[in-house]
Amino acid sequence: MHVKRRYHHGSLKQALVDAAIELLAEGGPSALTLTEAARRAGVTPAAPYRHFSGRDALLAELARQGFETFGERIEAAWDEGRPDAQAAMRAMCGAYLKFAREEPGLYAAMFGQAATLADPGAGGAADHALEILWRAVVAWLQEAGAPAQGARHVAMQIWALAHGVAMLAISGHLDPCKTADPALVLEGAVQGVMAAAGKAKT
Amino acid sequence: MHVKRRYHHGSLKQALVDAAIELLAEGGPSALTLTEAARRAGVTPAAPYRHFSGRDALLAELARQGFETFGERIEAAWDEGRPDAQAAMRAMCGAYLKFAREEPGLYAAMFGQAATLADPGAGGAADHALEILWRAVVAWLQEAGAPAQGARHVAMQIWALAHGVAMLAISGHLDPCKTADPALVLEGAVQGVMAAAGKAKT
DNA sequence: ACCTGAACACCGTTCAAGT
DNA sequence: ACCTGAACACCGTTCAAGT
Repeated sequence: MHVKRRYHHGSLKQALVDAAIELLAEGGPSALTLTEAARRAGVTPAAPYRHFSGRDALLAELARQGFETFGERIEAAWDEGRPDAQAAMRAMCGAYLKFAREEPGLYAAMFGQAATLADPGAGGAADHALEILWRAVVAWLQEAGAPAQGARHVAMQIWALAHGVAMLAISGHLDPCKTADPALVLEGAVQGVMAAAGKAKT
Repeated sequence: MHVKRRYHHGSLKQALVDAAIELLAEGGPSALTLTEAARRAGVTPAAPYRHFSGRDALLAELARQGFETFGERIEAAWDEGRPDAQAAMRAMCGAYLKFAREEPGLYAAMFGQAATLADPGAGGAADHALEILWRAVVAWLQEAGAPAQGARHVAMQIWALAHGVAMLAISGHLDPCKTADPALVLEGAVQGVMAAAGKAKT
């Protein structure tokens, strides 16, 4: 099933990234080992250093690709709910939590410490995801007849809300409240924030 | 300056915890090493295993003590703002972000993966912190003349909000919006959520 | 240009042995 | 009961050497 092994792998860089995503999904951030990723790619532990300056660089590339697919999912959910801004926002929230739940390791890598700050590519991908959220907020506010001024601030609030719910759900802190479905917690709060934003400007 | 070294340290467990908190503050979660903590406590790398079953157990104890002081800070802020529920809530939010900003490593350990789920003590301390927040929400709703039903749900929303803002601030994702002061983002959103909660029940 | 082989420092963990 | 000493497996990283 495996392709003919040449001395030169040919696409080692992406093979390492794919293996790393697997490891992240299987055992969380601590399971992400450069050595194990190399082993799964069929090379020695020293080989990755031709493509990444170290473990942190692999993590940054992981975060970049994570933000990329994350942005695509969010954007797809937004398009799906249009032109009803409220329905689109609800779909986005659902897609957000779905991504975090299905890829907790990747999500943690994306937001883990300064991994994204170091890599400009990852930072750009993250900014792009935020842009999508920002446009959604603007559309909602316009639909509600409220001026879009301060929409970025509101977008930040909603992002923090989604991030907080996602992280608490991943770490299991949301479970004690058995009645607390993450999606409901998020949607309810988003409604509140948006209502307040609309009224404050009217 | 160091006490007379006996063969039996006497209070090694707490010494390890203190050293671990230092390491967390200095270099983040990845810098927390059982071996280095032992070194700072003046014992060999094997000594900690008489007090902790492993690195994860030390992390759980760290989370427990972190939640304990965290709960105290939150409660103190609440008492400070009383009897004005809104002012008390604002003080709590400020104390929340202050703790996360001053002890980012400890905060990360408290909410990192399943560290708290494993240890019942840490889970209890976390629940206690949530209780304080819950009582604050109830008081605010009562003051606003709204029934306190669903207050736990609202408390969860506010916790998620505070957690999200704190995490985004720590990881540097809040910086791109230069105008976004974490405290302002949090306060504004809390206002919105509380206003919506008050009106939904009236 | 890309990868192997061997090496070093370091960490988590175990266990027999010391006090 | 508590700690040391020695040991093992494992990982990150480097570098000279191979293709």
